[in-house]
Formats: sequence, C-alpha cells, structure tokens
Amino acid sequence: MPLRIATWNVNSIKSRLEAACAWIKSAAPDVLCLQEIKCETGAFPAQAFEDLGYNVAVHGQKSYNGVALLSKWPMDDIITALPGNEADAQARYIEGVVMANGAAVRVASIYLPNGNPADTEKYSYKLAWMARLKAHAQNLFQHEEALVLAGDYNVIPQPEDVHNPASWVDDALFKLETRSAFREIINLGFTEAFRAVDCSVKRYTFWDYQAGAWQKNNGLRIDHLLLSPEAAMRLIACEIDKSPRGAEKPSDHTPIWADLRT
DNA sequence: ATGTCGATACTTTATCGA
Repeated sequence: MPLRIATWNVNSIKSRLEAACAWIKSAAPDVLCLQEIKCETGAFPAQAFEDLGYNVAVHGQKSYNGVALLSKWPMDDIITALPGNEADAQARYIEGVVMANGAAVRVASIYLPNGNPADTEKYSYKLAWMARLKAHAQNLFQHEEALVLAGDYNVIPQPEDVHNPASWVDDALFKLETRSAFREIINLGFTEAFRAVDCSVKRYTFWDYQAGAWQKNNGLRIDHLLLSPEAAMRLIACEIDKSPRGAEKPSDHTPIWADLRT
C-alpha cells in the first residue's frame, strides 16, 4: 500500500466537518493537510477524526487561517510556526514527522498568504512569508529525508494553471514576482507532484463561489504538493479529486493527493 | 456588471477576507 498524502483547504472545518469525514472515508488518505480551518486550536473537532482512526495536530486561530495535520500514523516533532518572524501571529503553518511503518516522512500543511490587493502591505507580507518558507525549506533539505510541503500556496505557477491568464497578470496569485518566488522554492530541488505526473490543462483545485466559476470550470490550480528528492523518487500518482467541489455546501477548494511508494 | 461564502459583533445587517 502506498502512502497517500492529501491537502485540502476546507474554508472552515466547522462548516465542512461532514464533507471532510465523508471524503476521508472515500479517499482514505494516510495524511491529510487541512487549511483555513477558521477556528481556535481548542475548538477543532479532533474527536470526529480520531474516531476515524487519525492522530490530530492543530494550529488554529480565531476566525481566520488555521491549519491542521491528520495522520493515520503517529506524528512526532510537531512545529506550529514558520521560523523567521516571531511577531507573525497568523496560523498558516504546521509541520510534523509521520512515522509510517518505520519510514519517516516529514509533512507540512501550508496556508500561504493570498496577498491581494497586490499594491498593499498584504502583498509584501506574502512575499516575506515566501522568503521565510524558502529559508526553512533550505534548512529542511539538509536532512535529506522524504519531505512533503503540501497546502494552499495561493500561487498559480504557470499560465496553463488558470482559465484566463491575461486577466490575472496583476493579481497577487499570478504576478511574475509571486511566480518567481515560488520558482525559487521549487529550484531548491523540489518536485511539484501534480505536474510531475500530469501535463493536461484546465486542471484546477479552486473555483470561486461567484459568477458560476465551478459550472464554467473557471478555476485556478493553487493547491500543491512539493516533494523533496527522497519523496519524489517514491511518487507513483497524484490526482485532483473534483467530487467534493461539486457536492452540497462545498469548500471553494477541492482535495489533491499524492501516493508515495512504501 | 454582477454574481458567494464564512466568521464576527456594541448582531439580525454590515464588514472583512478570500
């Protein structure tokens, strides 16, 4: 059995608890990285996931942001902040080592800042956060271990990852500066799992709630799994599961998972 | 052109963030 690592921005775990439990039962991920849980750590519905056989690690925050790791396997070395800025109070990062049948895989659940509007301090915060992520990833690379940085990157890597690239050139998710910062992280030696196995276009992980974006397939591919070489050599599949986005009361994101050989 | 959600509070509608 491969090790399945998934990521899903649920846009409030309170609103999505039923959908999350249903998806977990159907996709049976070993690890699920959640973003935008939008609740404080103590308010996270851990019991519901423990009942499904998962260990739970949460870094929550009132109202906004918030990330979590669910793992069928024991987790160790949990860290709940991206190093590099002690003053940053936004809950956007949690990392842990999953002990899967004796083989350790380090997994992070990432909620990278949106950054819009791009002419404000929100965008400089995004770029600073990406620089911190790069620095931290560079440190993690020294371990030469299987490492998966998964989450909502709020980055459209390439024109083929958005329905209408021309209208997104000034957006914080697609600006050249954003894509360049993402590329800098990739260039440390990561493999972006989806593009490693699938070159098809019009493949998205997010569709805005507005303007019939889902019905028209006007989406964005902004949820990614970045694999260290030790993880990438084990990659056997990566798929976007669109079904939760088409269900009742959906998140605006849908899950994406990668299977690693064990 | 607009369109939608979810959380919050001096709440029952407006504001913010996405």
